[in-house]
Amino acid sequence: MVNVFTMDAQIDEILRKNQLSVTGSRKRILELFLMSNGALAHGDIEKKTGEKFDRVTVYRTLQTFLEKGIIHNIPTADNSVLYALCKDDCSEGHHHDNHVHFICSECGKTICLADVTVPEVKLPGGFLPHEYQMVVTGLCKECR
Amino acid sequence: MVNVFTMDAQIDEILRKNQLSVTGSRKRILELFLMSNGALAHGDIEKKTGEKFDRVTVYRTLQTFLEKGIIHNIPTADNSVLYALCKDDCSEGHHHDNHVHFICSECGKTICLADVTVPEVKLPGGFLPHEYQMVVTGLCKECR
DNA sequence: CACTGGCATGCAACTTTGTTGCAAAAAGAT
DNA sequence: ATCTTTTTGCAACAAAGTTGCATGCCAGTG
Repeated sequence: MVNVFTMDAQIDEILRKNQLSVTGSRKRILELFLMSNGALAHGDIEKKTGEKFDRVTVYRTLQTFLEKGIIHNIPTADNSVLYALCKDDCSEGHHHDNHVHFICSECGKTICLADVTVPEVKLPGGFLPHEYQMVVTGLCKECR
Repeated sequence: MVNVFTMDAQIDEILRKNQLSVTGSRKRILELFLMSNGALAHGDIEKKTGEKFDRVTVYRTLQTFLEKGIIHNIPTADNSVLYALCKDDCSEGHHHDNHVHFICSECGKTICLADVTVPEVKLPGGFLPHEYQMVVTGLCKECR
């Protein structure tokens, strides 16, 4: 499914397009997002890059990606910070990440339910909706 | 608007109904929620009770209220922790905070849309859902 | 109203999470 | 290859949240 060659090119392209120099940590973190194909908690990223990069670098890289609109953060009620890749057509500020995210409360993994689209609910008058986010917590296949 | 006598009685009733002993910190913190009639950050609570109660007590009290379903926490765009009173029908133990939250991307306010319930979506096989959260971002009445 | 068991609180120490300043290292341009 | 700018790692710090334990307060009983 994931082709290393194309992904590597893709990573370069994303960084260049956003006028960011192509560095090890940026490539690695971006790679994680592309591979996970979904939302990542900061903790996940730290764990998976833990030995290679400094904690601070991860913070700063994510911050940079946020500012450039490469990723966006997903608010959750339990206050865990989630980040997800923006789609290509997600130009600055305009994010369309309209599938449901599942967080396993056992193993902590976040899974993108790409097939489950977020239902659009009716809002009371006056509110102008821009983006719908839905996060489901529970047990995943492995942990149930 | 706020009647001290009825509020005091209300506070006692809420605590008793949830089998919690009526203590100073619990009364004070509950009072803050009733007065504010909205969401409070942990910081707000600490500031307003700061001299009277220990930091730890505030944490534990909020934790207790969460478990009992007296309050629920709500997601915010900047990932700060907000708490809000649950409606009366949010019964003990089996607490489902199943209304949609709206975050205004302009003013940053988080609003509980108490009338809008979170639709339960169908998940792929294997997932055992426990809680559904939905956050809508956009512009609120004042900012549109 | 005093007594008592159990729960809540305060304190201290600690962990975890996020931030800042600065020197060294790596990227990009020439 | 060399120079300039950006990025990284380190260290120190600040903020946020947790845990264990001794003391104090609450509710229930006689």
